[in-house]
Amino acid sequence: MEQRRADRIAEQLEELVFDGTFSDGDRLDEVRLAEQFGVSRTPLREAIQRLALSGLVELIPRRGAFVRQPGPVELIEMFEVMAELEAACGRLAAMRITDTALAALRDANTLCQRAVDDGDTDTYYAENERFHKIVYRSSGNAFLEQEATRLHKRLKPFRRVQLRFRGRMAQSMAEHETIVTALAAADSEAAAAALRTHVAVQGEKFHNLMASLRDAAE
Amino acid sequence: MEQRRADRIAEQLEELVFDGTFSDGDRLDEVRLAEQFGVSRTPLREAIQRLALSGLVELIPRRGAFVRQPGPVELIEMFEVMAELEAACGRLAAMRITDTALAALRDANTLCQRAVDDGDTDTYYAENERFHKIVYRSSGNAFLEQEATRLHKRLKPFRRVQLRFRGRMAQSMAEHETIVTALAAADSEAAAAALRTHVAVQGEKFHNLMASLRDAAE
DNA sequence: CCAGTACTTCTTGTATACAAAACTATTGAC
DNA sequence: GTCAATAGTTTTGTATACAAGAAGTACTGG
Repeated sequence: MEQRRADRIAEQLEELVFDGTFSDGDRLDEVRLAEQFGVSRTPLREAIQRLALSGLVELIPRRGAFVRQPGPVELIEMFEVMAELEAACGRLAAMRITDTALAALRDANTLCQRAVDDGDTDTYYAENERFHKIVYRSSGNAFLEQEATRLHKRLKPFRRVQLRFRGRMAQSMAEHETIVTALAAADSEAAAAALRTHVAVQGEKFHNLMASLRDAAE
Repeated sequence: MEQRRADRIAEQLEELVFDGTFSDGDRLDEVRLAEQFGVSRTPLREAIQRLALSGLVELIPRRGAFVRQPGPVELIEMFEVMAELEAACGRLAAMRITDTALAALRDANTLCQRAVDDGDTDTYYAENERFHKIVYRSSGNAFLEQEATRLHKRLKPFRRVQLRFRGRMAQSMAEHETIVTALAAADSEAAAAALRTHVAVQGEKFHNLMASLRDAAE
């Protein structure tokens, strides 16, 4: 029963941090949250510890747990690492990907294209996620897949914002094609480069991200 | 006082897992460890949770915490990710490394060379670690540095074994030179490739690792 | 003699109570 | 009037007590 409860609470707390109920710097009041969730402080503290380990909150001894949203610099750094992790997935996947996985990628891309045509951001977002998950899986390295998924999840709220900018979906879509082509050709270097470019926050994507951060702060 | 105690216990527990006091599959008995550390179960459970998050133990609900040493496959996978992370550090460091950091790398290499000449494994190990930490830092990406350091720490016990094989120190040393040369030339691709090769477990290194795992199992 | 079930015991998970530290507010002094 | 110090309150950290589930054992039936 323990893991279950602490896990559920951790998940819900995570959600509360992501959806903005708690802003950067807010203190997570143990007693308040405990009675809100209808549990005692013990499982709630365990949940908070988990959030701390995943970096969402900072634990200051004898002071409490404070929500710690990444600032611009940290965010850029995280996207840079995400780009390198995805590049690594691509490099390995180019050697190891199966025909069925390739077919699944092409399928996801078809649905992505349809979403672009319809201007359907939500569907695009979902299929895009599926696309990347398949790439992670196709690296043939379960540990890498796990690490990539972890960071992907962490960056979720910030990635979503990016898609709202004009023309981003179409560009992203074109990059997906390049990635699939490289993977199909078993070209490790090309696949790695394509994925790195696709994920990296550079040029106008950088300015878009900064702009969205500024908006979120208000 | 809390973080302090739980942190200390987590560290000591980690040590106990690393130095073989606990083997793969052993259950971490809360009450036994609690009285051994002279604390109650509460802080000890928090420490165990941390180990679980870092992957050293597996938490099975209502069953307890079990030491989870990586098997051969998982180990290979982790080294593969380490190689990619270090390659990423190299790629970025080639563009961002400072002259003082380059000098520090050369200094570490000098001490490494001396250790090779003396056949001093311990000193080599220490300087080798310093070398890699400088590379991480020189990536100019604090998040990447943190992630690389985390995995590096996790693989520590397995890396150490590797150095004991004949000729490994000399070969590793030569690779260090190649890395520094690439970084000094600001050649991102060369630096990435050199670091990837240096860390990757391939060829005879693979067989060495398998052999050492077999030894450890007995 | 073996297998299945019930019971006992041990262990985990959760709540609560207690201690220590930090923050706050109030009072007094300069 | 402002600053500082102290007392009180709030909150974290830890211990302990209690509840529930799992595992092992013993007993009974086939």
